[in-house]
Amino acid sequence: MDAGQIRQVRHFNRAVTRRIGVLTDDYLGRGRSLGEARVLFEIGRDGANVRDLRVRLLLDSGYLSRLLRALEKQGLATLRRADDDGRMRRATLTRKGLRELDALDRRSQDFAASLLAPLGGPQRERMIAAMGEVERLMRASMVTIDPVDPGSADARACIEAYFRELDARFETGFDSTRSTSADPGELVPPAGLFLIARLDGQPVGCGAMKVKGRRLGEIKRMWVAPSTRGLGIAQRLLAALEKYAVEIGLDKLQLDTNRTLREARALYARNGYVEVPPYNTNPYADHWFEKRGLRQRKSGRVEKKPRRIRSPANQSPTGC
Amino acid sequence: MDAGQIRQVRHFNRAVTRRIGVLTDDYLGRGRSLGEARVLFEIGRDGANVRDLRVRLLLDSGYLSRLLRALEKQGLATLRRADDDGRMRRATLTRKGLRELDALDRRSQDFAASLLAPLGGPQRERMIAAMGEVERLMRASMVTIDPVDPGSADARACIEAYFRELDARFETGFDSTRSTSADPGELVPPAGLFLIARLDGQPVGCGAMKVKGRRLGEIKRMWVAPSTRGLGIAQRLLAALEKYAVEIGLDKLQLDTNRTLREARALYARNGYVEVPPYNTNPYADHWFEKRGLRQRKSGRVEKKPRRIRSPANQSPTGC
DNA sequence: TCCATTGTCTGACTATAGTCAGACAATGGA
DNA sequence: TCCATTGTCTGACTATAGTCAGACAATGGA
Repeated sequence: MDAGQIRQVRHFNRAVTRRIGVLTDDYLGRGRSLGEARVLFEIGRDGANVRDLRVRLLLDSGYLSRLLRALEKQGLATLRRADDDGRMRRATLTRKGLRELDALDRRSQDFAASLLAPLGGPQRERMIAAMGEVERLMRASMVTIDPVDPGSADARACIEAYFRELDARFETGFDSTRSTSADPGELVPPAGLFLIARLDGQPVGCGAMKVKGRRLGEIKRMWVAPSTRGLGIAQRLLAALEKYAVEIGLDKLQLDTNRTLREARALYARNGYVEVPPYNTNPYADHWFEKRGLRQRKSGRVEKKPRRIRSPANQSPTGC
Repeated sequence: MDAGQIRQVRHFNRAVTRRIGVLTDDYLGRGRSLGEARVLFEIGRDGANVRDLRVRLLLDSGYLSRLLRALEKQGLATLRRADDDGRMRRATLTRKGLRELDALDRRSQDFAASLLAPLGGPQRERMIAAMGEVERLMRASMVTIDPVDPGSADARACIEAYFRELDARFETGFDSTRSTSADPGELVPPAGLFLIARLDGQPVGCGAMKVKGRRLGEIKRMWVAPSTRGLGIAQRLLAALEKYAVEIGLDKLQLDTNRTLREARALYARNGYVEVPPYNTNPYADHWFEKRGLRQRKSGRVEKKPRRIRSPANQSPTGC
């Protein structure tokens, strides 16, 4: 990443926070503190348990309690015991509270509209497209990749989703018991590695590697949730697996894949995997790949720590 | 603008403020209040007059005075009388203050880098491009268009820049005294109209119309500053002139232009102006255009008030 | 039945970000 | 020389957003 890119991001941050800061201050503020507005929004049309409000808004329980009391005093919300657990309290908006929520919603919509209104049709469409892109990529940059126990709930959820998808996509369907094995025990160091990708705490992808010899490993279980494809998550999973393989001294990685998984084949080809003759009898495999000389090459792409770049530029601190 | 577009903008606002909010809170906060950090940034490497700080940061003079005192007490800034005006005070950063500014700068840069770091090369480039696009279009949406006295300083600055540009672009150069007239007096209602486009208070474009008959007007002085081209400003100026023309009962608009001004010709063609035989002897004109039936057509594009769209969606108030 | 845990609330704080009136000094034309 | 204006500062406030310890009630296994 170069200094010009960093500069663009800082400019963007500044421009956007300036413009959107107006929203928080002027639009939503109107006579109500931001804290109260946030709680009102979060209670929403269906009501919410106080506990959930606390978690979602990351508020101190004492502070939240007082904000709720303030809403109650203004006749915007009511609190009663939750039906299922007497310790919990459930907040619901009164009719007046709902009207207030409508008003907030409208102001927020007006603000969004005011950003688009001065633009012409073509500019407006470009704006929408660019905003969508930034949003998607910001989400992508929030995806974390970590090794987990393949027996954990998150890992099992990914594997099940993976199998379900294979079953749907393979012409013959998919039965995991007929496929080549990869028991959870095989995917824990030193026998292997299981990585999970998460977004906002939710699992959105996985990838595993199984050690098959002193220098040889096999890539398994590469899967990314449909909702988060196109964000480069599979690429990051693969890079992380390769990095680990190099660390434990492997030199060659192999994998098999089904003809219906085109994206996967493209990913492997892009990363220097070459097609080889079948090395197993997996009935679901149509293509076999391997990548040699892992330790020689500066493996494809490794995640780096952000580099610090000094610049004499003087930047405003609000969103720089 | 449709409901889907509004929804995209709101999603964007929420996603971006969440992510960038982290910056303001965590990155820049570190042991110093946001207010102090902002003042430190704004004083900058060259120092600044207190008065300018007040204007640029929109701070109450009492509040700013206290913030400066706090910085002084921490040994980060010094204050002394301004050389040129004994009422004003000039703030400069001490060596320690400069080090602090470096640290803030670095944190801000790290934050920008942390947004890009998890992305792969292609994603990173797409992010930069999309951010640039959003920023440009947000700037575009902040451009205001207002009628002004063509004799005002801003108007004169635009006209001079316009003449300078014509002089540079025309093969023969440009001498305003040889061109067809448009004295300031002719561009004030009811004889005409002079519009100015401004961004952050700075003039960035102009456009004028001269009434030539009961039903006929002529477009003059269409110019947009090079730094803000491609934002649809000329389109908006033209639409605003046409709207005014319709309001005062004109039915036909004419204009002439030089062959070197290709963008202008494209703009007019796009807006329904058709080329006609010369209607004057302006030595700098190579093309003559007119648009008839202004009052019949729902003139090209008119700026509308944002429409309110109700939706049951429940949205978080922080950047929605 | 006991008791650790969970969820909520209250009281007592603090820091930040401001607002407003009025004092005071310097300035720059009339 | 006068005096309105400009720029800064001080004192006296306020609202918001929070933190933290401890009280209390309900829950759900051991």
